[in-house]
Amino acid sequence: MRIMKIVSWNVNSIKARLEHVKRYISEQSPDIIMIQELKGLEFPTLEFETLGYQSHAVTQKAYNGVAIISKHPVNVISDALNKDDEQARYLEAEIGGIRVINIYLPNGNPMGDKYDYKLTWMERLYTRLKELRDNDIEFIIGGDFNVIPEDKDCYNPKNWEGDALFKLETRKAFRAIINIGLTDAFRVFNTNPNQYSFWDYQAGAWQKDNGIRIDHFLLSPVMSDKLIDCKINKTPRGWDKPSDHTPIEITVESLVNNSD
DNA sequence: ATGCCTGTCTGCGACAGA
Repeated sequence: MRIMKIVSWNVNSIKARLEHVKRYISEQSPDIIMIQELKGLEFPTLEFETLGYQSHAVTQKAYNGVAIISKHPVNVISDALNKDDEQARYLEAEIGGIRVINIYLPNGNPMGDKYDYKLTWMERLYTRLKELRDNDIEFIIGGDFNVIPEDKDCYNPKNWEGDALFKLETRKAFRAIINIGLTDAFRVFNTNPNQYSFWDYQAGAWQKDNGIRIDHFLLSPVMSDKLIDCKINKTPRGWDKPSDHTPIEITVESLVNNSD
């Protein structure tokens, strides 16, 4: 049975973090990396081709952007939740018989138009994932969800009251998605509080371990049966000039047994 | 109470991030 290592990482600019991603690939050799916040129109496809990876990117100028970098052939299914969506935040593909979805869910701060956009985006995501479930399409969705699911996923819940990442309405929308039958892969293996994937650049948040868990992998039922491990890899957050996020990694058995 | 830090843009500070 073939084992796949799949990673999600918000790199906060692929231009600024290219060497970090290349170092991560050479050290970890994952099958698939889903990255978020590319922050530019250009994507360095050739840099990853040299390392034996093909990549598919959805980009826009200065903001957002998601990409899938893969050792295995990628069949792109969709590059947006809505075909008229101007923000580059969604990429759905099929790789080795698995539907793989990479998202950069809107931050939603401050309250107002930005938060309304976040909630609408979450409703659209719910609709899409429900559609996949109704059609028995097994999938793995990973990315920067910009959602702190529970109190134990942040350093001090009081500090996050009223924030778009933690508001009750946000968490309810996240639970509605989970409740179509998905598994939060990280929590299968680690139920401890204070396990984070993001630490702010400011006020020594990393040094104080003042973080939040907002990068997630959610798995459909059959894929959760195939789940072998899920870890947050804190090492890249400690590198020089790091992203403020660190990679979350899952290991799954593939649905198909082939040599791709 | 506020800013703290980092990145992009055609900039010479604003905006976004979370």
